[in-house]
Amino acid sequence: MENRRPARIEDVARVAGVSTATVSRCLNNPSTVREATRLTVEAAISELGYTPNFGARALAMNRTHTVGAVIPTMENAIFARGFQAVQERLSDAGTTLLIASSGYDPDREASQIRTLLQRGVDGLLLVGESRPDSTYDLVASRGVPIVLIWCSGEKTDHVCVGFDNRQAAQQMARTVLDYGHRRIAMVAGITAWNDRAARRVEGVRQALAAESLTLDEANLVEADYSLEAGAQALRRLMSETPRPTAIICGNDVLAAGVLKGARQMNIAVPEELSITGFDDIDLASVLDPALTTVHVPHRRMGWTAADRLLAIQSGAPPEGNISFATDLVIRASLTRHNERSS
Amino acid sequence: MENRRPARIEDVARVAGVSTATVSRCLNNPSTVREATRLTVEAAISELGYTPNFGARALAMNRTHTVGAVIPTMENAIFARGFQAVQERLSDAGTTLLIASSGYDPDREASQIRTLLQRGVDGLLLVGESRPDSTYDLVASRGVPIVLIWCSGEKTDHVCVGFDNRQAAQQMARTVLDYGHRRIAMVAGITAWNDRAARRVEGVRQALAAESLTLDEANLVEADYSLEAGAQALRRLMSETPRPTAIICGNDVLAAGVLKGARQMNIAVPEELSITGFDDIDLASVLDPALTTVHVPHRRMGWTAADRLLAIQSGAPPEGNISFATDLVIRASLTRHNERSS
DNA sequence: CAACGAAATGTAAGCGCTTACAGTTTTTTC
DNA sequence: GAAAAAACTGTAAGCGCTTACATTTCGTTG
Repeated sequence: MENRRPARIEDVARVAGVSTATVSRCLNNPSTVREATRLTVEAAISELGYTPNFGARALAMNRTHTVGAVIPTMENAIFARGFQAVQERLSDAGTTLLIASSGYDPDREASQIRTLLQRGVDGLLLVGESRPDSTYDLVASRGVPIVLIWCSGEKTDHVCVGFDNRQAAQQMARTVLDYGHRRIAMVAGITAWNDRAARRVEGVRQALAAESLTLDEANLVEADYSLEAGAQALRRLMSETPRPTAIICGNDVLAAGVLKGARQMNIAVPEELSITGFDDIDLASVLDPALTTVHVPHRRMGWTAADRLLAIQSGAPPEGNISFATDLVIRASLTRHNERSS
Repeated sequence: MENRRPARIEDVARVAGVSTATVSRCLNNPSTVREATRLTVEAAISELGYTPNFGARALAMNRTHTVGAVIPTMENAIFARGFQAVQERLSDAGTTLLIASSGYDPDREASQIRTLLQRGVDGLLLVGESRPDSTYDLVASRGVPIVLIWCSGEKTDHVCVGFDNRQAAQQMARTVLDYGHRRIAMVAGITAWNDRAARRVEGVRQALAAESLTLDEANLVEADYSLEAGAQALRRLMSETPRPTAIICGNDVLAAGVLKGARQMNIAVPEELSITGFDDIDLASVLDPALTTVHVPHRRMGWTAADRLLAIQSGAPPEGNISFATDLVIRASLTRHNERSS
């Protein structure tokens, strides 16, 4: 376990018999250096195992080739998938992704952003559009470009890469109505400072309104992103009379929790109760009955968001938001409601 | 969107009427500065919204308060959970976690490590112990401490925080045998450069050997970490005659895939076929039938690994490996094999 | 082949921070 | 209340790299 101090650019320069400026140019602007010189320098670099010091470089260039992202939690499969894609794309472009998590707390998000900013990120990837103005000001004051992801930019003029959560939810609710359900309840994610969850509730509300149905305390429960919370929400909803015949969930994990709860309560799904999810994570297809849900192209979103951020940084003309289409995936957990049977 | 250059330490010093050294001390060593002075400086800091420049600090201190981790993929729930925990712990200690992913490819892992090293990480968290010596050399040459996670350190003398994969798998296989199964097959993860997967196979082999049973091409399939691969593996195993009565899987995702495949093939689980998993991710409890699996304390592992890394960095005496106990969780997917019924 | 413009390279001044050391002020001690 | 000790603060030298500008080298041209 050797531990001699790493080679510096000066060492490379000496070995190669050139100045440090030339070495630096070989690294950052190879075209401005004569081929023969470059080869000598490259030989010296690999001989010494030289690797530029990141801090020094960042200090001198005022650029870090790093972008930061703050996600609610890594334990959410959709973020894991989306950001895996972001990372792949950035990595190909020689940029490092710094991921922090906020636990769905706006204060914590702001503090994580502060840390990222302090580390000199060249850009920021944030989830959703709903956060205190002070957070946006913080970023703006540093002049760091932002890209928002998983949202469609209804209430902000920042660049968004995502999809229309409201419309997708509305479509789902309309489908549930088409299947004959009228006693419909919803288990939503926590909507505070979470526009994705909030828009999904709005979408369902709109669809129900067309049939003069509403969502209120009796048939709308907000729940944490966990199986247990989903199961618990179901117990609450099933204590109402008459019981709902369909439950629309804000995401697949809640839907899985509801399904689990239904099994515990001996409620037959989908015969007695239909359940729908949102996101189409792998889990959805392996449940029994398989989950009717909304398919979202998380990976493509991630790639696109990364590309957009890269483009902004390289000074490309600002393009508008980009909104992906979502697909309704009908599976066994949703079935036609037969009025007599209930 | 203002964009004036951020305040430097010199600005703070001027406003507070002290030298830059004093400002720096307020930040890094508050106890060495008089209370009154400190208050003045702090006022100046918040007035200017000063935030130290990371690159400059790293350059001067030769320390980044950053640790790097390379994980196979963020899309694996156990890594997501474990590293969420790591991050929480490090964040409390004022250290940032830099996560890169390798896609289970040792070359890519080495290259990611190189990037991390270049960014001056103070420590490295790596998954598993199996990787080329050259990779270990790379890290050693920089004198950066390593902690290995999810392994038990059988073949390396680096610090490991994890559990005994072999023993846990052996225990699982023994249980399957106890349940009366004799025609047992295994769907393992890809074992190349993956000691977790390899040890689990070894464990199962050992248990079977005690009953003079073996694992060979006919009843052992390696598969990617995906549902589809699990389903496909099942098809292959079920083409053997006689068919196995139990399938031990290297992880829960594969087990879920096998279960999905079984449904597609109209094989009744667990009546016709028992299935077991490994890891006890959330998914395991929501499947029907719920998965018999090995519970691993991923979060505690993450915390502990973070603590260990922090300790090493602060020059604490090196402690040995730490191995967590795992629990067998028996659920409905494993049932007693009744010889007559098959 | 001298003179000139272009191309390649070198020189040296920072980038913003920490910290050893020196200098100053405050407290303690007799 | 002066001297010694302790506590605090300031000065200035880097940390390793990039890059504007100066200098040298090279290929062209008349």
